[in-house]
Amino acid sequence: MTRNDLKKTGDSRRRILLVDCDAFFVQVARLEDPDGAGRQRFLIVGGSAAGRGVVTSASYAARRRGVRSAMPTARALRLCPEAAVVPVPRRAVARWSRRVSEALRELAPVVQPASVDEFYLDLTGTERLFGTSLAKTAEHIRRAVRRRTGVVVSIGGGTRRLIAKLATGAAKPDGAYVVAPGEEGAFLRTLKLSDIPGIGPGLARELAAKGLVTVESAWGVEADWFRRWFGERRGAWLHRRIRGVDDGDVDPTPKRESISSERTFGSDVGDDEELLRRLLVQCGSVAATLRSRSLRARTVTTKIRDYDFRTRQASRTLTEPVESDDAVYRIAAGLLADLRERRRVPARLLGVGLGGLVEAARAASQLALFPTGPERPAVVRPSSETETDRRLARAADELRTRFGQTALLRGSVLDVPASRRRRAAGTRQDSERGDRPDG
DNA sequence: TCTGGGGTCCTAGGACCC
DNA sequence: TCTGGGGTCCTAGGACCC
Repeated sequence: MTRNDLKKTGDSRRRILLVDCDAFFVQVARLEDPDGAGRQRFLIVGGSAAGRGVVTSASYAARRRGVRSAMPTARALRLCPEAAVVPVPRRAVARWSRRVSEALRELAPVVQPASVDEFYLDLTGTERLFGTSLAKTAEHIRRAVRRRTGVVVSIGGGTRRLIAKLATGAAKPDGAYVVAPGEEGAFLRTLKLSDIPGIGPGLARELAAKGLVTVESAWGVEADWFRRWFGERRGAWLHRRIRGVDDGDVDPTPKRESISSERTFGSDVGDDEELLRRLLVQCGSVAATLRSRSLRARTVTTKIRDYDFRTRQASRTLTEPVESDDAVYRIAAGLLADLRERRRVPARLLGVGLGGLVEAARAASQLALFPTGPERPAVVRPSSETETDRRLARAADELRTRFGQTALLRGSVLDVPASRRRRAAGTRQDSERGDRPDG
């Protein structure tokens, strides 16, 4: 039987581990600043936007005071006044995450990063290699990761990803827990329904309304009932989920589906030009990420959160994918104009997203099949991106890599001719050459 | 208490095509 | 000319996860 056959049948011989870094953002903050954050027992990571932040991660001591992630920092400080608050060390988190990932790749044949602090390992068929039980292997890997990187991880294990994931709950902190084949049911029945990933606050409330709070209480409910309550697909999914069944394989090369950037302002912004200035910066940022991964995007989304927390978004899909700051900004600005036209109130957040990602090389070869020549009408659509746009963007990337991020600051929106600004930048008509934000 | 930022996935309606 | 069904794509919104 091949590894693939085992995966398909959910065979009891499958050996899956989930490696989860304990309070990862707190660990990283401490590793990066041992004399500062490293000495704080009560440590909160988060609270980026002035006065509007939330907790991203809290030390275990702070958690014992009731501090939780996603909680407004102000409230967390009321619960735990002696806590130190440090900003989210994004770059360092990415760096330490890569270190853990690299260490794991030397320890296991198939590694899938599931988030910055979680990695699935498929050890199916490695019994002879490791010559021991999955629990012992997990403990071996835990120690090895700590020795090689200094990062403390917990590991859950089982015959499926979902079981391994749930087992990490029992493993934390700083431990390992493996659910033996055949023991899945007994293990699951010790849990609450809301412990199951995918059953969030909303679904948990719906289930509770039917008297279902624990896995035990839902265990005997037939699939038919779930389908009747929650619809064909969702009901069937829920029934499987409660039994710990997932259909996911450990995929070492998951495809990225989207790239986005969003910012909550220190205080609300009501001015259209100020919003455009901020949008320009964010477009530059997502487009640079896009190019650094050799991708192009077909769908651009602009997102706005109004002062009253109402969140709205608009998106547009192009026939040909784009990668330049200019193209992304032109489309995003047009979408922002649409959103602002519908409701012009102060905004607390602005975001840009890129979806429909395709490999740049593939997009280019597709394009080559339909060359823009005299045989093709020379219509420049608002969405279209020229080779010049792309060359300029890549040249700017090059300069930034060589001379630093601030080597090249974009011209501001104020360079845009006033006529164009009045049209709220980038609505569908104003795309003639020579009427560009810059060149 | 007053709500971050990076993502994934699902739904539902409408357009469009066969 | 009218009618129906299915598939796919696009868009907006929302739930959920870390």
